[in-house]
This record gives sequence, structure tokens and C-alpha cells, in this order.
Amino acid sequence: MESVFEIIAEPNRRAILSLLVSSQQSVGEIERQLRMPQPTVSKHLRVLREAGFVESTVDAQRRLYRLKPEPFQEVDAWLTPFRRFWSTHIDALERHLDRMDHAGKTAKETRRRR
Amino acid sequence: MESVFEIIAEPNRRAILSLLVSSQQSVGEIERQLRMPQPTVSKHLRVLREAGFVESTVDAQRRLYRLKPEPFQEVDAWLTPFRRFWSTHIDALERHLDRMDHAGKTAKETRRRR
DNA sequence: TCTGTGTATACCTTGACGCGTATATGCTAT
DNA sequence: ATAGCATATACGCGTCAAGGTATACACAGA
Repeated sequence: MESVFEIIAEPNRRAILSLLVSSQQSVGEIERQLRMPQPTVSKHLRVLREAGFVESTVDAQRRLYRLKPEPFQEVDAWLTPFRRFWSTHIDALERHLDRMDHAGKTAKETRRRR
Repeated sequence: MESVFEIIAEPNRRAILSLLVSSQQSVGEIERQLRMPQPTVSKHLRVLREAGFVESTVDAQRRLYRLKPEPFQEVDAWLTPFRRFWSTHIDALERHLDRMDHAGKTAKETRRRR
């Protein structure tokens, strides 16, 4: 389990991460919402913790897990060179569509450049 | 091999994708640059092609592979909710640092919001 | 201290995937 | 037609990670 990419390759782990976006959750809450056996949840949380995706604090018998940003930023950084590439593709597509129906009013302004 | 995340979990595949950012490449060129046995390259390219990361055109006996944007955009879309989360964290960190050394001159302007 | 609740870990089994080797397919040029 | 290069596929093997079940650990309340 070397890279952040292997971590997020697992669907259950992505489900856990998505849950934690809204707020921190205890193991039991994750278990119930995802209908996943408790050992499975704990094991995935261990992997996520060791990879830096989450951290936990103790609240009596419960452990509250919350997200940590760094690994996500790493994924984002990996995308950077490809982003440059695909935005030029989209630009070309848009120019094409602009020529097709020359309404000239596309969603260009919503696009983010660079 | 369901999701795009499983595809990019493999280091050699990421290496191939990185190579293709600069320009399209033949199997042999990839093989040589990455010092990877040819069947390995072909097999990874097959996976990448079936997942929509690349497409190929025939050039005599060679096949030229190039990137396709859609799967990358899918990864980017997955990041979106987490991006919202981590940017608030970074803002908090910056405010903290601003208070520490009150030089007031941080890299705020280079940050991208929302 | 005993009981219950919440969470972590151990052990085993299974299946998937990546690799290497060998071979097949396809195209080119002579 | 044949030889040679470029690429794809088939097969067997080893590894590793995910799941299930059982159990251990930790803390709280009576």
C-alpha cells in the first residue's frame, strides 16, 4: 500500500472518506451508515490513518475520525499536468461547437483556465 | 478493474500516462523510455484503453497512443467536495501564520479560492 | 468488580492482478 | 512468398490485499 492512489482505489474507503466530508464521525456511525461490518470499518480506517487521509481523537469509548487534507492535495497535484492537457482539448471542442451552431453563447465563462 | 481509481493505482500505468502528456508515443518508445518489457507495456495499454484513458491509431506496424481527457476529469470531479474542505483548512493555517510573524506578507495571492 | 458497549486486532481463506515467458498476429519490404 | 519488425495475447505463477469470524483491548456505569 504505497501510494495515495492505492488507498483511494478501494470503494469502501472512498465511501468512508465521502462520509467524513460533512463532519467527523465515530466508527459506529460509519458502520451504521455504510452497513459495513465493524472490523471492516476499523481496518479501512487504519489504512486511511496510516496514509494520512484521516486522524482520530478519543471521546470516551468512541473514536472520532476526521479528514486530513494533505493526501488529497497530492492527488490534485498529480492531476495538474493532465489538466493542462485536457483544457486545451475542451477549448478545441468548444470552438468546434461554436462553429456548429453559431449561437456563440456557450458556458465559456464558467471554465477555469491554466 | 471497475473504477478509474483502480486504473491509476498501478505505478507503471501512471508512468505511461505521464509519458503521454508530452505527446503521443508508440509502444516501442514507451517500452524503451520506461525500460519495461514489451508485453507489460501492451497489457497496461490495453487496460488504459479499455478504461478510456488512452486511444490508439495505427501507423504502419506501429500503434500510436495518446491521452483522452474524460477519466482524468472524473478524478478531478471526485476531488471537488474534498477541495472545499481542505481550502478552509489552509485558510485557517494561513491566518494562524499571519498572526505568528505579523509581517502580513504571505503567499495569499497565489491561492485559489472555492 | 462485573457487565456492557465500542473499537481494534489476529487468523484464515479467497480472489484478483501483475509479471515473465512463450507464442500468435499483423504489417512491410525485398 | 518469405523474412523481419512491432505489437498483442495466452498461460502459469506468486503475491498481496480484502473479507469473515473470532477474540482481545479499553473505557464507562452500576
